[in-house]
Amino acid sequence: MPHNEPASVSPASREAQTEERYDAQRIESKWSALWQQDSALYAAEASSSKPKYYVLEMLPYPSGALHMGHVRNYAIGDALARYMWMNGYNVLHPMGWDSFGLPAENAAIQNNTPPREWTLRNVAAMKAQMKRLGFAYDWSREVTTCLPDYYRWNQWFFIKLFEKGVAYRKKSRVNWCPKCATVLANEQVVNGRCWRHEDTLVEQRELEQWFLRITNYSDELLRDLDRLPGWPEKVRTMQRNWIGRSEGTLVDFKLDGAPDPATSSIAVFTTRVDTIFGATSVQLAPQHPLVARLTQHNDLLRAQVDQLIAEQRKAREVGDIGEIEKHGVNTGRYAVNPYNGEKVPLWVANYILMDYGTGAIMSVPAHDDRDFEFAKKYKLEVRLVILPTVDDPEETAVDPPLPFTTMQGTLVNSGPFGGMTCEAAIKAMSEYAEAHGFGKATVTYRLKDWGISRQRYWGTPIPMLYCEKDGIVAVPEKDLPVILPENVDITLTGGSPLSRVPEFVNATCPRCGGPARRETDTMDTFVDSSWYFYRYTDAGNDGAPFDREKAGYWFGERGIDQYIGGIEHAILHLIYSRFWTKFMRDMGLIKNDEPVERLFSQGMIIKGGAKMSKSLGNVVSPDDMVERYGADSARMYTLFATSPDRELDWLDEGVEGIERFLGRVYRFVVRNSHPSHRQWHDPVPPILANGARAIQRKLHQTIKRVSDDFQGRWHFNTSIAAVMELVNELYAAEGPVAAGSSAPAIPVPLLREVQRVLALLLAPFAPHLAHELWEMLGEKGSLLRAPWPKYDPTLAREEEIEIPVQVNGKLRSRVLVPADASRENIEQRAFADEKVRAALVGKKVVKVIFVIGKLMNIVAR
RNA sequence: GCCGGGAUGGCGGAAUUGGCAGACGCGUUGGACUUAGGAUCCAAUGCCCAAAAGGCGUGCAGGUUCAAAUCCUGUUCCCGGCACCA
Repeated sequence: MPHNEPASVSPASREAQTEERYDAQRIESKWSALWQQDSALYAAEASSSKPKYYVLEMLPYPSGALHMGHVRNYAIGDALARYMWMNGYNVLHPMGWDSFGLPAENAAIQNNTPPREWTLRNVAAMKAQMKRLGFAYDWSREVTTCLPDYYRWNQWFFIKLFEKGVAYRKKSRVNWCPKCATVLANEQVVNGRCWRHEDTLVEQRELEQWFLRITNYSDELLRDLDRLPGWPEKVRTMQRNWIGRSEGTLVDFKLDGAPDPATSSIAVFTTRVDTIFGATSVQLAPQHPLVARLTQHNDLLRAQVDQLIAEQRKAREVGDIGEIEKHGVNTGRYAVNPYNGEKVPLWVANYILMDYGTGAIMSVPAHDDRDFEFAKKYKLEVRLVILPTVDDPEETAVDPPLPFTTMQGTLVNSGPFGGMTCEAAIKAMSEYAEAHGFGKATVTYRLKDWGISRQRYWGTPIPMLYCEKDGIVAVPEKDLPVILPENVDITLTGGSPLSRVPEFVNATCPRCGGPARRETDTMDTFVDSSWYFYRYTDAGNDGAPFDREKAGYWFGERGIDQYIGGIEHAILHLIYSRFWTKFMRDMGLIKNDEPVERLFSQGMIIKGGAKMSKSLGNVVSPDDMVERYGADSARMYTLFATSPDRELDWLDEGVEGIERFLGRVYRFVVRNSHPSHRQWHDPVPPILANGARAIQRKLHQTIKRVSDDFQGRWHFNTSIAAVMELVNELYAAEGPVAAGSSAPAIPVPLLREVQRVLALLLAPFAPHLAHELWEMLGEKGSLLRAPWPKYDPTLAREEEIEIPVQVNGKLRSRVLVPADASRENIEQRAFADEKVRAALVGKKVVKVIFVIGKLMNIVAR
């Protein structure tokens, strides 16, 4: 085993005496200060011949302090932004604050600090943290959503939405979180619980609220998911599920014996109208309006239905609605199947949901699992109407196991439709229903309109007025913004805090000049984040939300080039944003159909196998990490520990490892960047001694590996590993130098190139240190705009390669050959190899597999 | 139940197209330097075997192939999403 002899004067001792240690704090505060002075450094260029690149990280809520998840998110975006700058792009890399919302109100109540003050203080603190971490944001475009210069445009948009009929007011059953004391959108309810309060069940309340008709775009939102190959499949699937498109048929059953034919219709939605001749009952949701009528004079039935409602609620509490036992009540009435005039019993059941389809179903026990279970329990008739088509005649048809639910079959006992395949029957029967006026083919969605009214203070006031004479009237554009008043008592509960501010509530109707009452609800904060990234393109504009040309330049045809954020917004923020973009496109404000071309969801950070939480005491604070190891190390560790899309299990020792590595780089440059070297501008000599050639080769291989990771998979863990390998090789080459030899082991021109490239390759990951190295090397000009190094395939090429030799697939030996060695040459050497010969004793070579440049495998028996 | 993702040393992970399993880092062990070392530098480190030779080894069981972490079939477990969706 070859190894280096211990040197008489080792690098170790020399370093201890003459070299400074890597002092991240000193280096980072120096560069931080310089960057603060040069605010234009990271600014996107107003006009440019360069290609544009818009890279964006999801803006944070100003909770008071960054957490490690933020650092990881921003470290990814910052690395990419810096890489793109160095590759000659005009980069837009902005940051802002999603600063309306409940926590500010809760904190205000707890600490007796007004929400605005609390929020802006947090913004300042977190901005300082971001600067300390060295993220390269264009702060001239900062957006703070709770300030009137931003939220006035929420109001402006709301009026546009209202004018187009996309914003509307209706009374309906809505989700109410008692802890938030406000209404929630469907998207903010998870398993029947509040998204912010996992322990709190959402209640249903009948309220009049403002909604946005996101369902206008249901189909487009679904269809365009196929045009987003740059999005994670997971997110697209989640949105598809959420939109929940379902093709089926509406069929009207008549209530038998109803006095008034107009109100006797029971609309049923089914995806399997082909099975309708097998319907042996109709089931209503307990909240169905018809149930209310039927129970009006029937206290017993009313009590039974109430029981069903209670069971549904219970199931939601458990959070596993699929496990609840099915219960039903026979109303004693009948519904008439319009296809055959048959009377079937009308039931109310606890497994029918009022908020999907029509809240009523036809029950076909023979061909639906749930209906089958229900029918067995209540001894309802099971009638087979589909005969399965099975390839194997043994298994066919005679006695299929019920329920039989697939589409592979033909209809029986189905009147004129008998003999049709399921697929054909669905089409024919839908057309038949339409022709006879009792139904039609239809599409239902799970997606519901977006309820945006919030009965809270800290949000955008909805710019609407209620006039006794003129009804609902929008605030005229010239009167915007409707300013959110300060000094509002938010500690009282019950209703919107703004409703207790007479100066706010009392207004004048712009139409008739008479008295009007102002809307006192505020907007869901997801309105703020639905379009904020357009505002970055023109943040100072006070005549419009943004200039069309500027937004057009940065969004182009396809939107933000790269958006990076957590998976928790897969549905909420990202579906609202898509909706908003489509609305703005229809208004003619923008040309792009989608806001984001490429989306990246970074993985969560955990520690000790669990999500970081105060109660577990495993929270890692960015401030703490920066103080102990420096910003560069903390950032770089989040990129090195694993690939960005995976879950990251935090390990403090891992950060130490990065700090150690950065120290190695720093010390290498300190002792090898003698000012006298700077006069060397010679090109690297074409022919290098063995050791130097090895370093040159490694250098170019490293450039390739780092560049490839940026271009492709974003596996920065392997990019950083590649740079580490290079540095390890430099240290190995240095070893003998220290032993007193005066000639440098690495020729100065190559040494200078290596050091320059090190600074360039580290710039996206450890910007402070990279800038320090750049300066130490006497380089002029900003590292940020220095061109990314090019790799030369000729220089990266190996002159000699080791070919593994297998016998019957098992590695037996390796032969070292010139890279261009012929197959014959390699085979000759391989068969001469002792180990190979030993493995071939008593065997006959059948054939030799030869993979150029990779390996050879001798097949022998 | 349905739809995703995953399982590789003591740990985080690497292996980009089927071609040397374990790069890089952590940890551990040994050494150098030292008044000292929790600094730094060097080396070793998948498992079995005293060592060599050899064997075994990518959740599990099979299969395809000269060759499988990678492809196929079946299966277990873990994580995430959706869920009486008619």
